[in-house]
Amino acid sequence: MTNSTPSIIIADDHPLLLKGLSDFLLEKGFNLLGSGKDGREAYNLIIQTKPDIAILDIQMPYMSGLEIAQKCKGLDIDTKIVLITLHKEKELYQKAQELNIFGYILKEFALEEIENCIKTVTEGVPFFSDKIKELIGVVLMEDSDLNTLTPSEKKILKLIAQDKTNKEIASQLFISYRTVEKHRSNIITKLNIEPKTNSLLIWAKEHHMKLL
Amino acid sequence: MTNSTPSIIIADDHPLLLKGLSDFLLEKGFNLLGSGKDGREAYNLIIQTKPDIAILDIQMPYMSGLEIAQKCKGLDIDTKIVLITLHKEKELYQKAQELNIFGYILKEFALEEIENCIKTVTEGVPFFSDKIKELIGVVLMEDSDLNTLTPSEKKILKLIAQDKTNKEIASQLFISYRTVEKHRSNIITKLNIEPKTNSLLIWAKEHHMKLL
DNA sequence: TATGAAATACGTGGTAACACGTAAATTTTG
DNA sequence: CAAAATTTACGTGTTACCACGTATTTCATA
Repeated sequence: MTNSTPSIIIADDHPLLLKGLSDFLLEKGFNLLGSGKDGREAYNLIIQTKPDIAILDIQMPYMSGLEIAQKCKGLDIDTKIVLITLHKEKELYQKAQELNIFGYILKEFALEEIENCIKTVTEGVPFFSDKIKELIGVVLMEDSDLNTLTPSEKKILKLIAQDKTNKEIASQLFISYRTVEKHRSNIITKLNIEPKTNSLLIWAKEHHMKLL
Repeated sequence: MTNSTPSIIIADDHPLLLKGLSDFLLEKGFNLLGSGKDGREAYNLIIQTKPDIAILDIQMPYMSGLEIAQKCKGLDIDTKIVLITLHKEKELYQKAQELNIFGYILKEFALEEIENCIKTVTEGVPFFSDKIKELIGVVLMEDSDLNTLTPSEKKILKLIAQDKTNKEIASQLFISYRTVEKHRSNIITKLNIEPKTNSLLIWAKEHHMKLL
């Protein structure tokens, strides 16, 4: 790896944000090779320019930042991917590590952190926003809970989050509604959900993201 | 009102977005008087500089764009307020009009629309993003439903959205839980909610924004 | 193949939510 | 003040959710 200023591409589907990030990097003298407004553009840019670093929004049309990371993992591209997002999506932290993602920044803190991040990542050291790190403890706890669920239990949990009743779930999965109830009961036990009516529905809705 | 280029202040709590917007306006030759990173700064800027136009994010620390609009309405400031937001918050359209808000733009389309918006608003004509307009029909329908609710019913709906059970609501409001049940029943009837278990909880959670 | 995990299903009992009705007290409003 | 709207409250019954237990079948895998 060279010690000169790293080559960078960026992608974000919000024009204003893209402009802000682009201007900032140019002002700071980084070697910005290009920018894209969606996942496809970002992916093509990476393929064509093979940048040292790709700073990608997570939520973009056509392809998410995570999907791009996944595709790149298969190829022989050693572009380091940094995700940048508006949301503190705790559940993404784990996935990010699986996919060789080198950084994770919140848009709210981007200006202060982006330089540090680029420097750190250039040296091959992963950089994760402190605000994200704060959540890791929680994440591991919650995710370990989620991972104790069996496939069927997860399937049912998803359907619960989609406002299905036990009977609807039962007929949809061709099983007895009593079975569904048993699964519910088991899920509640495993997840240590507070003993209130509808608490499972509430939980499912609040953690809807994770179930996708 | 002068015909020269209008004076503008902007505020957004996302540094990148703020930078993008700021750079864009400067490049386009607008008279940018200042920018703020939260509601307080934005409000002070408006008081001090009395700009023609204030472009404000809706969600900001200390004070939201809407709250600023509300405060300004009382004062003798004829700054035209344009809201800019990430979310297609249908329910805000109505409030926006009550508060003399002159524009509403989605961040996704800001670059294309921001110039038109400023021009239009400068001429004293309100500007609303087309994407928002598409939603107006739906809004009016849904809001009319919401407005048939009595104050007590709304209060209870809020508490339902906060995961309270009937008994909890009852003890919190010092009324019988039967009364709460009656209110629930009436709410369901008024809102034409589908006859499913928990449908009211689901509705309350989905329309949580409107209830604030 | 044997063991265990997972999925399936039922019994029983309790609580919460909801429908639909009645009715009195209170507040708002013309 | 009188009429209308709102809030309060209860009766009765149905359905859904949840707890806790038992028990059989299926399936992966050690």
